Amino acid sequence: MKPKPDSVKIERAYHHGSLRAALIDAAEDVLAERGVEGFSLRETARRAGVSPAAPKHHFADTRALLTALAAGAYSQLAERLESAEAEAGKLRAHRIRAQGLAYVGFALDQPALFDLMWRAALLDFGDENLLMAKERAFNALDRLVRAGASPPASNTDAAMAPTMACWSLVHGFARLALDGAFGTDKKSRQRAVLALLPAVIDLLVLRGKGI
Amino acid sequence: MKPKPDSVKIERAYHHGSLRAALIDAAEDVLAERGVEGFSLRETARRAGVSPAAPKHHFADTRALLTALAAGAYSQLAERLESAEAEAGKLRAHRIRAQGLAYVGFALDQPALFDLMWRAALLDFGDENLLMAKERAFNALDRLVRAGASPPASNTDAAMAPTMACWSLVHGFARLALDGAFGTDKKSRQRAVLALLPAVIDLLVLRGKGI
DNA sequence: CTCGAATCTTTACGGCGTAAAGATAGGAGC
DNA sequence: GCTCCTATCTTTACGCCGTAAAGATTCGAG
Repeated sequence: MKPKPDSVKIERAYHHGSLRAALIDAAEDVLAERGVEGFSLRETARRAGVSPAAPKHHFADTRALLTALAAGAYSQLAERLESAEAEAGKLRAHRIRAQGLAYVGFALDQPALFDLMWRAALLDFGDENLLMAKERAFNALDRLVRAGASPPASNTDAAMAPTMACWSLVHGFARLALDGAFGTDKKSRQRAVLALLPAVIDLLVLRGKGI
Repeated sequence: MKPKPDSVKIERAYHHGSLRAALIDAAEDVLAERGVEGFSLRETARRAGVSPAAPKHHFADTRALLTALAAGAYSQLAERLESAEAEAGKLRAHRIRAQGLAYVGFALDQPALFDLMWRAALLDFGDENLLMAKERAFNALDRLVRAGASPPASNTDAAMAPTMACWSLVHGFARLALDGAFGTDKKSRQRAVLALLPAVIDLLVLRGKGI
């Protein structure tokens, strides 16, 4: 038997060894349990087994830590959108519907993380990682909706209307679901989403339907 | 000259006289200046010229005060939706568009208040005033979209799809605008909304358009 | 006019984020 | 192998926060 590689420290020397990663893990737990409103850096440090001031060396402040979480969340979302599109058929409408379901699915699976992603007051959107991850998610949607059309001059360009319509629809639906439009427990939310969301998306996507 | 009616106390006796109203006013100011994240009951009391514990007799806790603000906000929103519909023409599509513009207009005019309205973690949705005001706003929209159709069995009923689609679309658009999709300053937001929102709404509302 | 009840102040407690200063350990250079 | 610099972590402390508890003041019903 070879000795186990000691790169994985079992427990707590004075120097933690991989505190940065441990803080991110703990922060995700705290966030999931208590929501954005109840998040606390001290509690996160407590769970990582270190003092309240220890995070300072890895994250300048709470905002920096939350920004790292949000960047990861945008990456997860981007992956879900990309793979949902890939797994759908060739029809554009089907692909768009699949992405929409994936978007709302992510929101329901990770409600606190989804909340965080849009709390500009708590995040540092000057952070490159965050910006890149967010753009990747946005591009996944835009590429599909405006299929091959030349990139618009700005994000207020009228050519962006279809993308903004799709994004707004699924984003609004997700937010309303999370904010209690279908009740507060996870079960009834999911039931309502399954029952309504496909029809809602088709109202926008299928030509000639309209509301 | 008659003496001024002394129902309006000029300044501070030990008993404030109308602290409840003063607190609501001050709270609206604090909320508008600092946003939901930066709101503080102590600061609100300070501005009302009263000690940190004084609000206790009028609002059990911060949540109760914010709940009162949110109820007022939902009432304002309902009024805007109702009058926007009334001022629009007879065509259903025009009326729906007018309501959508009014919805997003309210969000941009009162960003902090609009934020608050959806922060279930900070509000008491057991409060009757809040529930009623919210329902009034929702009904304004639903009555218009499902024009005269019988009320659905539940809010997950498939018949609710058109209402949820309209609501989701404008709600999502408003949220994305407030959360930085078109920049962070008020001006560029409003420009983007004017340029995009009518087209976005028509994509859903006008038959045969689709995205 | 009196006295209970409503309103407001004072004081206090524990939690938060984080700044500043001290303790400890890892590792580069000799 | 030893020294010492530096990164990492702890301790302590400060000023916020919400709000509980107890005391002061005023109002108004009887």
